[in-house]
Amino acid sequence: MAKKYLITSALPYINNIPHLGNFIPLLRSDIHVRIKKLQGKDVLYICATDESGTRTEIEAEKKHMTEEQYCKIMHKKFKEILDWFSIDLDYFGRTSSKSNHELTKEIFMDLNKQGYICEKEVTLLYCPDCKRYLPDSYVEGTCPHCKTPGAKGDQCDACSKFINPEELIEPKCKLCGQKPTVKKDKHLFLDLPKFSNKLKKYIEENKNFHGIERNLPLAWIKEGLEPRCISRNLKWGVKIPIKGYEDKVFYVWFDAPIGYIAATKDYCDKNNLNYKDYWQNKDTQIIHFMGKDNVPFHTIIWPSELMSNKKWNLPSRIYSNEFLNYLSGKFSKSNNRGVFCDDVLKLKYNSDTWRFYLSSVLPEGKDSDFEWQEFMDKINNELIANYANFAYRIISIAKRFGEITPLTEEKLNKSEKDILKKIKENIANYLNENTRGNLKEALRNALNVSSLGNQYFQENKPWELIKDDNKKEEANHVLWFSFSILLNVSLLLHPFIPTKTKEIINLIAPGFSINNALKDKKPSIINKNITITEAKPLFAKIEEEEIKELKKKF
RNA sequence: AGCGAGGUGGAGCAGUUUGGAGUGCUCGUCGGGCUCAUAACCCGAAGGUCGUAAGUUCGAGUCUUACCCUCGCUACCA
Repeated sequence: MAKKYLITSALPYINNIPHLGNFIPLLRSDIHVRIKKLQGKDVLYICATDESGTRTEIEAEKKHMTEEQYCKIMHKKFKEILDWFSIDLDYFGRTSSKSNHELTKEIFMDLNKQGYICEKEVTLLYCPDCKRYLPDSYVEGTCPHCKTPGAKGDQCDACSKFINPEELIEPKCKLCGQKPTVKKDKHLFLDLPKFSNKLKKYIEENKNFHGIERNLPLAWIKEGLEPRCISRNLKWGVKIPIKGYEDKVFYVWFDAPIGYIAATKDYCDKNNLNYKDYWQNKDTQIIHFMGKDNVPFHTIIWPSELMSNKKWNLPSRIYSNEFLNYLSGKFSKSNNRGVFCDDVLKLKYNSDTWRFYLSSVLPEGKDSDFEWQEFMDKINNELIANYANFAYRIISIAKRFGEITPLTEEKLNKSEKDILKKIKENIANYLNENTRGNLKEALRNALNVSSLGNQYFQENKPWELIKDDNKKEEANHVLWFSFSILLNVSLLLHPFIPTKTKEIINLIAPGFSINNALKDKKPSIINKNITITEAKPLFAKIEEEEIKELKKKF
């Protein structure tokens, strides 16, 4: 059976409209999937909204809705955003789905049967007024160390010391301001120490785990894992299917990654496929994209859950990204700081523009910053000047020239053969960088090809050739080869800016199949007549004035 | 505080796995060319004691140690 790939992007939390930083794993995974499709690989691309948790109950209550109603509305908003950005998911599921509830219970029961679940008594804060158990971050009070008021239940912002919420002076419920009481309750724990050896072996033996994805879990294991609490005193979520836990649900992070399997199952059920071909067939590779904050969950807790039963495939590769910050600080909805995905939909720039800019500043090796000036520079000086201008100058001349007839590879002269050779090298590097998770470099390789195109165009001066009736044939040759270069750049850029490149490919090579185009890792040449009747710029340049406005607005 | 990641011309990044002359890329700057194209394109040049200090080595951006700075995690935010 041919190798399959199941690719996921970290499940966005239903309560937070993603900002551009949260959007990075979605963009990277989408590009990665599209590049794999160019290679003709069998890929399934899955994501879902993560809908459990205390915040969902609180947000729904604030809006006077049931959790179900609230999540449905929010899920639709997320879907609109993903569609707008051309995030080409095969399926966008929900962790509140029936399939996720069933699979979560199934995996839990397997873990429990094998003795991987233990029970412990824990001390919790309870707000009698809200009738709700309070997570640490929902409790506020005076820091016992530095006496600063307004310290949260987990850490004091002023002295940055950790706080045991019971030690807070004058603790208050963040929701109603009343004083919470201390309660003891029994909870379930995933007995992580029992997985230490298996996890260590799994990570050490998997050569695809690099950097943080390897060192962080190995460091945690070396220090000694602790059991992780997986139950919560909430109503909304996956019910715990054992006696004595009827009033509790699973911790979001227990059922969230199972959402990857559930979404796969929902997709497969609708398309006459079997989800086990993805999750239990050893020929399938599971690949997860996420932000760096998510790495402990995906390298320790999630594989442990899957080790409940030998049948599940473990993640074979993890691509984590650093953070994209806003003007050297954090994005923050509550402080109204930064650009959020729903803002982007209201601005005048199309999704390709945003995708290109974000692709060119992907935080792959270290944190990077969103900067408006840089947004303008990258779009004007790289996307437009390099690629869009190349396309526009050929199209403009071709329109004046008339019908272009294709030639065959034997007609190529030495410099043209050299260009094809260089394109081939760029394709090889592009694919290699994609596999290594360096999409910013892959983009660079794509743009190298349009630089080759601009050079070729400059040297061969088709604008002179078309004026000379004796040089019609030569003009045809140069234009045809220029278009062939343009086809190759457009293919390589397609995963990054899918909309505009598709238009160009349809214009210059109608019927050309984008999927599989790089299967042989070879450049493509155009083999049909090309007639251009209209020429217009691909993107509008961004003006200084616009940037000034945006800087004021955000 | 502990653990993890990062610090490389004016800006942004590769390069560190396996040590071999500061090597490379994009943007910006400066000089020249071109006039098909959205002041776009092409050619050339300048610009760096690789966070700091010490060490190993014939040789360190790369290995070791200490320190400084940025970010993440530290187990009930998700």
